[in-house]
Amino acid sequence: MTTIIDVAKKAQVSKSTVSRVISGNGYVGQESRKKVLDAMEALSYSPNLIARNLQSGETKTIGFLAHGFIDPLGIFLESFISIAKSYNYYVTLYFTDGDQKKEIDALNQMKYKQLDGVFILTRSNKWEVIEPYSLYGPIATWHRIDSERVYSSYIDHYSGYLRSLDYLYQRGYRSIGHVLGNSVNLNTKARIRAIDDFHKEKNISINEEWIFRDDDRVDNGRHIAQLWHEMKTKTDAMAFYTDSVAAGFISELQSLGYSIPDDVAVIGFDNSEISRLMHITTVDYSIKLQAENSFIYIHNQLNKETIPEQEMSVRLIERETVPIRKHEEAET
Amino acid sequence: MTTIIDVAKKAQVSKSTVSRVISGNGYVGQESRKKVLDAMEALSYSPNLIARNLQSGETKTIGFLAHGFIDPLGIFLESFISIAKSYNYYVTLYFTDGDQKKEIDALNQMKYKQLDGVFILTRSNKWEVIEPYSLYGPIATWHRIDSERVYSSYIDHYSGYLRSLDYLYQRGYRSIGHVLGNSVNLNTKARIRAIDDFHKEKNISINEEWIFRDDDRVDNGRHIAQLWHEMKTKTDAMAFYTDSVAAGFISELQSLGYSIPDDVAVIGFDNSEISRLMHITTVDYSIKLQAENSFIYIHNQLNKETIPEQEMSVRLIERETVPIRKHEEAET
DNA sequence: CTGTTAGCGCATTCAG
DNA sequence: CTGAATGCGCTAACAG
Repeated sequence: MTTIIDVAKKAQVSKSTVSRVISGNGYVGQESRKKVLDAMEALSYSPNLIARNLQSGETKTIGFLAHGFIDPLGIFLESFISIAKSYNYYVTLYFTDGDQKKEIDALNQMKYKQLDGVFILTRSNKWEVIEPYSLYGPIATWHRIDSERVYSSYIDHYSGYLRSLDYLYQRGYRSIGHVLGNSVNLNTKARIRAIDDFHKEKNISINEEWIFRDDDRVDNGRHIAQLWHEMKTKTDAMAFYTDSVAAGFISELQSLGYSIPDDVAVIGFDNSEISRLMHITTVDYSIKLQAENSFIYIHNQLNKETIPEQEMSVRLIERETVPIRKHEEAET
Repeated sequence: MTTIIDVAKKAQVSKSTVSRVISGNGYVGQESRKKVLDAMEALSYSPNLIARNLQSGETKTIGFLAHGFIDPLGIFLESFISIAKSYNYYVTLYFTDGDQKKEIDALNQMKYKQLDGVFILTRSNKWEVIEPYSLYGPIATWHRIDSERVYSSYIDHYSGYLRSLDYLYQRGYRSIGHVLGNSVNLNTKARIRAIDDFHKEKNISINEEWIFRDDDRVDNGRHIAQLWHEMKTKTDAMAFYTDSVAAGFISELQSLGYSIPDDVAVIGFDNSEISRLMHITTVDYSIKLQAENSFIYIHNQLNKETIPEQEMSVRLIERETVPIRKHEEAET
């Protein structure tokens, strides 16, 4: 391997001069510069970034943690990597499989100086155990949490979900099932408030049986389909916390012989690729911007800058899974 | 930041001793070990891996290059990261957007010692420009290429595709459209041979109009759907080189008012999540194993070991998009 | 503008 | 079994 020293020898200058032309810091005379450049060329020298990292104490790489490959990881990751690259950061991916140890392992990479910061898409440890790692570098996440030490991009799930429910209501649906995510998630809590207020406002009674939990998210909504299938009085619409689970629900119901939306209307959340392919009505809340804001936060922390975050909005994407309800059995 | 020296002082030993207990190399007496461990604990010391990397000359991280987020990247990536982790390697992701510069940029990270090896899922530069980088570390890829310097996991696309076509034939389809990927890809070439041989064997004439190219893969099969829609004499079945494009094709046709498989049968390739969700008949060729074999190759190169690769098989997954053809208009 | 010197944090000789 | 010394490749003062 050829090092800065080889280049220095060949160019007949000191290694600091070589360092200066490589890094672009400090003054270098025309002649010396040329000699160095020629020598680099001749030796086909390439700098060893590890050494530079050791010196600077940073690696310019951010860790991205997620359980595994579930929608909408794709768009999120793409946006995140893209904006990171534009600021000269790389991102290394950690799939934790919901394994707490693997997650800690990944977090530790920041402690070991291998990562400058960390973004957590989905976690399995409690926040109490994750937070202390913010000592070693900035942590951002997607799910909303209340923390001074961990950033989370914010969108108003309360009004977003209320919008979905109102839409369902307007279209004639009265018995609406809700599929919610992890119960300790603040977004889930916001949704529950939305459900309560919705029922109060419309003066509909809540049926606890119509509220489904998908805490583990193991099978992308298949078991929810089973549960729905086994219900005596079925809901005529289902609202989901994420598209991929809605997709799995639809897919499984189809296998069971049902027809969507004839047998049940479905509204998703995320506006991810799968919802487009399967014509699922859903809610778009600019995942892209959320990813970018998350990176911007980490970047600002790292570089003590204040690049402003971008505003986000929520909008309904009408497709085919929520038609206007036919009132065959109109309820009063 | 606390370093090995702080620990040494606190434990009243030399820093080499500390280094020995951390790295586990060399002999350390019971007492010294305990003193060091205590000191590490007390100072909550954590090793700086950059320094270790500089010393060892490796980073234990592999680069994973892909254009962006297209199926079946998900399963592939998951398997790759999973097996990498089991061998204590990390993987950093580079989305190149089909941009040659970005790809070179990523490859250069290996030159700069930031990456021990590289896996390329989809590339945009020619192999001639990529190959030279194998000087700096092992390169593996997915698409089959003929090269001494770049590894590619191998599955027999010729017989795999022939199997799909035979299946279609058995089920009564005679006018079969083919959607192929990048034309310089060896897999594509294998498919073309399969198409030729199939037509000869069954004594069907080939209609060039029924062969579609999806070189860019920009819109996941939407434009293929448009082309099909505009054909005067339509095919009664379509065979795809990848599930996500088949999914996009189906989705778009549905938007145009067609019904699948009533109007046209569809067979995919990959057995990826989307095909399961949309009930698309497809071919499984264990992407998981391919990902693992690719990693194993890189690992073997890096560590001069010879962990054996795993055998792969191809099998047809029957779902709902290729029903037995009703012979309303049976052809002779 | 350029060379000398001193580290970054750790691993690894080599003596003892 | 342990300490001292040296170096991984590069950057950053500090003189000159």
